[in-house]
Amino acid sequence: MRFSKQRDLILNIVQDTRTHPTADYVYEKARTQLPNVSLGTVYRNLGQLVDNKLLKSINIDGTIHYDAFLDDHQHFQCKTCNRVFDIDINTKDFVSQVESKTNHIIDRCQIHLVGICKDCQNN
Amino acid sequence: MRFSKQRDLILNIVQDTRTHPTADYVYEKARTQLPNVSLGTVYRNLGQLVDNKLLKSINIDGTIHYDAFLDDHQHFQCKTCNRVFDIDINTKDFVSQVESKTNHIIDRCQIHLVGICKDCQNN
DNA sequence: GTAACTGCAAATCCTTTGCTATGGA
DNA sequence: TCCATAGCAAAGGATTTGCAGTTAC
Repeated sequence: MRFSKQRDLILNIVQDTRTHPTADYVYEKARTQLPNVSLGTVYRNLGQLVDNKLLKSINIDGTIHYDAFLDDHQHFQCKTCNRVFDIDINTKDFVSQVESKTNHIIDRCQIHLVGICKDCQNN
Repeated sequence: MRFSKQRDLILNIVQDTRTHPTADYVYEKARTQLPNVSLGTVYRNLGQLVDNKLLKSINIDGTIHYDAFLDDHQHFQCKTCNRVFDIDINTKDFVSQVESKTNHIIDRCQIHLVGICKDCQNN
């Protein structure tokens, strides 16, 4: 991967955004600093950054969101405020349980929890 | 919901297809029996059937798949043959563990496992 | 110099919607 | 009769792609 200021900016934006931004969000943010950047470039670079394991992508309601937090973790989405929270919970036991029960080899475990967040319960 | 032969056929197709069909798959299958059925009708009916809890929908790589197996269960996708297997595993303990750790209320838990299935390991 | 990258626009894929006509209760 | 539903076609949103020009190495 060759350096480009566009890719550098895009990576920084995702790293600075804790709310799991979409390509479109990144595009709007990038435009404030690099007005001529194109949406195609944003998509291409996000894809490359995922391929090179500098970012992760998650699918929320059919739209791809990006995440710079690379440690193994899961997501909780609040159906009231729509925010997506990181859930730091160990899935190893769960995964090995499924592996021995099914005889499939599992190398990725994505858990998507939906409910009402702590904050929204109080409002 | 009023009866229609289109909806009846669409529901039957999903119930008879264990491989988590997409709208397009259902459409092609439906056309063999009802050549004039339209893709819009298929989408509308699948949506209604989900709303009325006669079907479930799952998102796999950004595309919606339908599932007539309504009991609580999870999915395993083989990255070699791309088939999606049902995984019958209890998530209650896992969910309550997350609830007490985070104080969020969880009412849906979707787990998507990816790996190599039993069959593909032998080939 | 050259291959990777850009911006732009058009294309593509999946899904939804507006419309008028039809058909089930 | 009346309203849900159908078929058709056009619109929609998200993402990808083709191309000609530009830039990092």
